[in-house]
Order: sequence, then C-alpha cells, then structure tokens
Amino acid sequence: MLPPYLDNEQDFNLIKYLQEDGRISFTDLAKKLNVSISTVRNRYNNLVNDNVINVYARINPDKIGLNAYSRILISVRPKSMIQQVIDKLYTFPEISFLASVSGDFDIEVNVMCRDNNHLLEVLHNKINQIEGVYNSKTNFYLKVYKFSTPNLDYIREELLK
Amino acid sequence: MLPPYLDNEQDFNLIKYLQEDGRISFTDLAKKLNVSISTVRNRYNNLVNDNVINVYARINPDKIGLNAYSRILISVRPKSMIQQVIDKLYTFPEISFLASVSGDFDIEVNVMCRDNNHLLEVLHNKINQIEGVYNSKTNFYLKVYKFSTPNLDYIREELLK
DNA sequence: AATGAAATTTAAACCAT
DNA sequence: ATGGTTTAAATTTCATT
Repeated sequence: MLPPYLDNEQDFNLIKYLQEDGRISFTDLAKKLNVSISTVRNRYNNLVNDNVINVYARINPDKIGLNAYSRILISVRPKSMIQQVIDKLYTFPEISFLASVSGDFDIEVNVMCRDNNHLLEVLHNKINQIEGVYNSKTNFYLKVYKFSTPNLDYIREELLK
Repeated sequence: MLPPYLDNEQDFNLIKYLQEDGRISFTDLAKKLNVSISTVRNRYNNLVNDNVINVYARINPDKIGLNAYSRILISVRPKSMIQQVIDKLYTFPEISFLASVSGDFDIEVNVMCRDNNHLLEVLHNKINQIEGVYNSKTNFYLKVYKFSTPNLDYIREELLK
C-alpha cells in the first residue's frame, strides 16, 4: 500500500515537478496536471503545511568558499547524555546535517567549513568541548557527485510491490 | 577574503531569503533588497546558471513511506575502479547522496528505502553486485534532527576572519 | 476538496543608461 | 550590471458546487 500523498496522483506529480524546479508556477503545474490553479494551490499548501515537502534554495558549498565538507561521527558517554549533546549540536551553524545513527557511534553530523583550520576549530573548540562527547571521528567528503531527493517514479513503483 | 557571490551584498541576501522560502517572488525580493526587479532576476539567473544555488522541493522521507534511511560506506578494489563504481552508483534512484570520502572506505552513499527488506535488496542485489565493490558497511539514520543548508550570516562572518 | 471569475500583483521582454 | 516601461501572465481572494 502506498502511504498518504503518494497514493494521490495529483500530489505525486506535484511533488515530482517541484523537485525538478521549485519555482515552477502554479499555472504551469495546473496545465501539466490538468486541474485548476486553485486545486494546485490547495494541494501545495497542504503538502507544505504537513511538512511533506519544503521548497528552498540549496547552496553548493564549494561555490561559496566552504571547501572543507566533512562527516563527523560522535560517541557519547554516558549514553544518557545523547539527547543533551544533540540539542547542543543543533545550535551550531556549521552543521548542515544532524542525526542519530546506529553502529559504533551515536551521532553523525555533516559540517561545512571554510578550510581545515576552520574545521579543526569547530571540532576541537566546539564539538569536542561538549559535555558528554567521549570520542569523535572525522572523514572528508572529497567530492560530492550527487545530492538530491529520491526519484519519485521509482519509489512509487517500489512501494507498490 | 570572501569568495565570489558572498562578497556581493545582493547575492548574499538573495541566497539567504531563498533558503528560507524558495518561492518568494522576485518582487518581494526586490523590495527587501531595495533594488529593481530586473536586478533581482539577473542575479538570480546567474546564481542558478553558475550552479551556486538550486531551488527545489525536498521530500521528508518518512512522510512518503521511506522508513529505512541509511548510510552505506563502500570500499573498492582495485582502487583503479573507483570512478567506474561511482558512475554506476550514480544511476541508482534509491541513492540521494553520493560522494568520495577519505578514510577506510572510498565512497559514501545515502540510501532511502521503504523498509529493511528493500534496503537489503538494494545492498545485496545492486550495490554489492557492482564490479569492483570489495566491501561495504551500512549504518541506519535512526532519526534526522537537522537537514538544512548552512547559516549564511555565520558563514560570512567566518569567511571574513 | 475542487473550481471559476474578478481584481490585484507579478513576471517577461525590451530598451535605455 | 542596473533600472524603467509595457504587455502578458500569474496570483489572490472570494464565491460556488
């Protein structure tokens, strides 16, 4: 069974077109979907309000001088402090991604920094100073080949199996 | 020194507003920046054409039934085959992120799957079957707390140091 | 929830500086 | 690279089914 939103042909296609071009006009969407503009607007607003999608500008980090893009894995001890550490990490502007993760470490963050010095500063003076951070491990993204949202046509097919 | 784009007050603010709302009208942007609409449009087009930003709809994976979101690290042998493996991985619709990475593994991908069975299928039947994939290691994102673009005000400050 | 119509706002194309 | 003008297009609001 398809989850809500993807089971609706209109929502599904709406999302698909907005993935390709976040600024496509409602009028164009209405033409593509063969429904009225008002319908497109209603559905779009629902999708955004329900936090299914959000339309925003993604920055290409190296194009704006952020040349040290890395993944930092963090282990917390005692484990009871994990949420506290997450809350603190959440406030760091360098961090573009923050998640709980399974495996040898508890938390994964992605950090976009100016250069290695900047990364070192963030790591030593900020992340490693958080109470509860017991260990951390850093790896660099040497080159990013793909950064996208998943292919909806494929997903629909997959979910219908 | 600031890199191109961020050294320009207009581009900088343009990006900042578009990060918050990818569908903000050029007219509103022009009012906020106190410049003409034409200027906003020209600068926006340049930013997009130069691949500094792109505006698109990001999907919240669990809202559309993708409940197994994971990171897979891949090591390639012989190392001469890395690019070939990357090219193959690039074509997989499940993969939302693909990068070369430093450390014990060569490649990192993020995969959005329906459930564990789906992930297993992708891993065993697709990724691990690629010629040159020698080893792989999977970890789950148990919960994503932050998924954003970096805070521009902070970055500017940092880059000016 | 989906539509239609009118008034308002916005975008696009063009030209000028 | 920026701004102004005009025409076409899109959006918003409100009413209707």
